[in-house]
Amino acid sequence: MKTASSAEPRQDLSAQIAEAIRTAIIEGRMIVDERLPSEAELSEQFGVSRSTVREALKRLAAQSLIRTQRGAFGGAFVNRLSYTDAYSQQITTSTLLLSMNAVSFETACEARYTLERACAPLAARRRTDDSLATMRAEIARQSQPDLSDEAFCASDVALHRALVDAAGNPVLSYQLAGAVEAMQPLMNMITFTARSRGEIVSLHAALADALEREDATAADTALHRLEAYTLTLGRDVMATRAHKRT
Amino acid sequence: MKTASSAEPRQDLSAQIAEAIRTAIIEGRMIVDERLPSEAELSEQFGVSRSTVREALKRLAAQSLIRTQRGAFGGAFVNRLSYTDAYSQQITTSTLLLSMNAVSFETACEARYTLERACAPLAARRRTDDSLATMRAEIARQSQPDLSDEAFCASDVALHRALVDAAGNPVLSYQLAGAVEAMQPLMNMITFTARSRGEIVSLHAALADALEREDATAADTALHRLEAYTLTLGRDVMATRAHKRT
DNA sequence: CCCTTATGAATGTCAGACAATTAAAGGTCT
DNA sequence: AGACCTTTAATTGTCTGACATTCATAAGGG
Repeated sequence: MKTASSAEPRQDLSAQIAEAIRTAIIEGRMIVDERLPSEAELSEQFGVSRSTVREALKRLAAQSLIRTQRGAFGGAFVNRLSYTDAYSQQITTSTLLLSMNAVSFETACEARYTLERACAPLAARRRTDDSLATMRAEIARQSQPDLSDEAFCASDVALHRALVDAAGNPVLSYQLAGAVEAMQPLMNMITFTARSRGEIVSLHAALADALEREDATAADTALHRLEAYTLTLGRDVMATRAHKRT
Repeated sequence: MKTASSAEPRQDLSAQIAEAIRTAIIEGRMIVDERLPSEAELSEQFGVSRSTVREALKRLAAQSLIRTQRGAFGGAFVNRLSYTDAYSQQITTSTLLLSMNAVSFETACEARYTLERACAPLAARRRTDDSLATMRAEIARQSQPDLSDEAFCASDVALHRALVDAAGNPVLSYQLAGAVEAMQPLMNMITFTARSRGEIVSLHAALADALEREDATAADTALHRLEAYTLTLGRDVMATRAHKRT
């Protein structure tokens, strides 16, 4: 048992203090917008120097748990974690996880499309004209032949996010933001030929059509096809690389 | 010139420096296990004091982007973001997001079960004896009448994580960790009667049976029923509360 | 050859100072 | 009285210098 109270002198003081405050926030002992004691007070309470307290506060700020304000009646306040903050953290973490752990293209692809297919039934039921318009606009952009590969991928990500958002569940959108966005660096490795772009765009169109008809089954099928096609494109790239390297 | 862009002097120096290093890591200009310059060198490079550099490094450490090591030939190293680290960050963020943004029980529940149903087909295909055994063990635990509500919920979470892990896709497991775990505080608000426990356990058993038979459709059905039942339980609690308050 | 000890480089912590910022209190003019 | 300016005090942001602690390697001794 490594319950905290006994002894773990392995961590830095600043990490311990950050942990203590973090726990207080998570357990609800400090509520949103509540002001923390000033750095001077905290340093007295914890019996450490102000620099150590400051390092602890920076750790919390990096996780968007607190925000600080200078000046009189300023200080550190418990931050309401917004969807926006959560999104960007989620995306950063997912991107790094994929790039640092040699996750295969197959695994990432499977995870992404599995999650997207989960959204499809909800999206088919709830899609608004607005979300459909977003998807159509991205499809139109993808049809422009002079689009760079990077821009094509970015548009692809935007379309898939529109699909996810069409499900009308913010928690779902947040959870999937990482899965969708983190794929972009992997997709960017692919050089899209005119032919493969055409194929993808037509599948995208099929997906949008399905949502417009509120046809969940057709949307599911389109996503399955898209996954299969993406997978072959990715495998081609990997094969070409492996060939070149040997 | 120190980060000469005239645009944003709004951020703290330590935040700017953290951002610069973070970008270098994300863009791959620094690779895993590479050693950063020492704090003294960094303070010279960026033209700031050592304390400011330290605060920047603590921010990065809070995101598990770097780790530090004391002693000779120690320093800060680019950290390989492990699944474990990513899990815990994901869970912390999701939990806070739910507790701070008045997400309705319905929304959270829908997101959770939608994602879990996405795993069901994969889990049915790939479930191992090991993952089945884990699920059975949790079901057995949940059948003990003297189990506290908290322990029952914890076991519930464990079972659902086993389902997710059974899909055999680590990226999927990571993405869903937040969705599943973040529900626990919400579930803990529910007081389970003997009758509702029995109902849940039998649905869990149906789910495990379906996976054992590799029957994706049956697993999907069991999850649908579980969602519906969880929803009614949650609504009862909310209704009782609303009634008491007025 | 193994064990012990020194060394130096690095992070961790502390103390004190000053700059910058900001809300609120107080004062002045109309 | 009300609008505008000034002062003030509290608080974070930054810098400097010092010392403590840790730890791989090198040096030395048996």
